[in-house]
Amino acid sequence: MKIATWNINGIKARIENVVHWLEEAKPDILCLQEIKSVDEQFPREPIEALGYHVETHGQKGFNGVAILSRLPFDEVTRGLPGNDGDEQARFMEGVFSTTRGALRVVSLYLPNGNPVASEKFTYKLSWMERLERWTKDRLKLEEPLILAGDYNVIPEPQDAKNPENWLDDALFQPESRQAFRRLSYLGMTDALRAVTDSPDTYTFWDYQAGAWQKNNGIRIDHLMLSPEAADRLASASVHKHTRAWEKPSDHVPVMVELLV
DNA sequence: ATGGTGGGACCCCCA
Repeated sequence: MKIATWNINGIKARIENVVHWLEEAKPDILCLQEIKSVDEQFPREPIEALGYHVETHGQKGFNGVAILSRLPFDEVTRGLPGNDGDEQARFMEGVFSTTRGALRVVSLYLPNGNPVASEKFTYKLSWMERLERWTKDRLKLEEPLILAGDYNVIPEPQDAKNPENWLDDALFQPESRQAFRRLSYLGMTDALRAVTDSPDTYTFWDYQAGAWQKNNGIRIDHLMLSPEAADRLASASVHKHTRAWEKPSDHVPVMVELLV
């Protein structure tokens, strides 16, 4: 069972790349972030033609997440609980049936939070608190659960080519890193970090200042696994080559394989 | 280097 996450920075601009990568990597489930589309305008036909079910949680212009799956959805839930006034589309959960029981997969797009001295950063931290509460509750089910997405958090200095350049950035604030670490304390496993101690596992390279050419990247796209999912983890990989494609996203796919 | 690049909506915002 192959499960992947990819921030595509606009589905309409990226549909050809997404179709190409689905054909190449053949994930069973792909979580997308920053679809930047309302549900009605998401180009589902070319994806359904490849045999995928498509569920979206979009909004106009910004944000938006989706889950593409070869397995049919048993349930879909949209939105992260804990703030009824939050209208940003950043979280959805799909539930699937496998031969070994239920599998829960979340596609999440965590707030960027910059600049640090603004309400955007407090929104980021409160969103992370809500995520922690939601995760704590779901872990009681003792099921395989995968929280996949763009966390907008650089967990450790080794997750950036130039960590000193990120000291004033919301992605590398102590509070952001602590909140990410708290997911580990709950029992969630950072899948990519669990299978490699390589420092060069970046998942994002800025469009600006030749970041890709200099390999000036950061690791901010993560798959966090519940104990029941981590027990079945076989491999994790970063599909870095897609960053060199025509019209690339600034993020690349990250994929795990579970023995299910 | 107060720029640089890119997507999407609209005459500016977000990353």
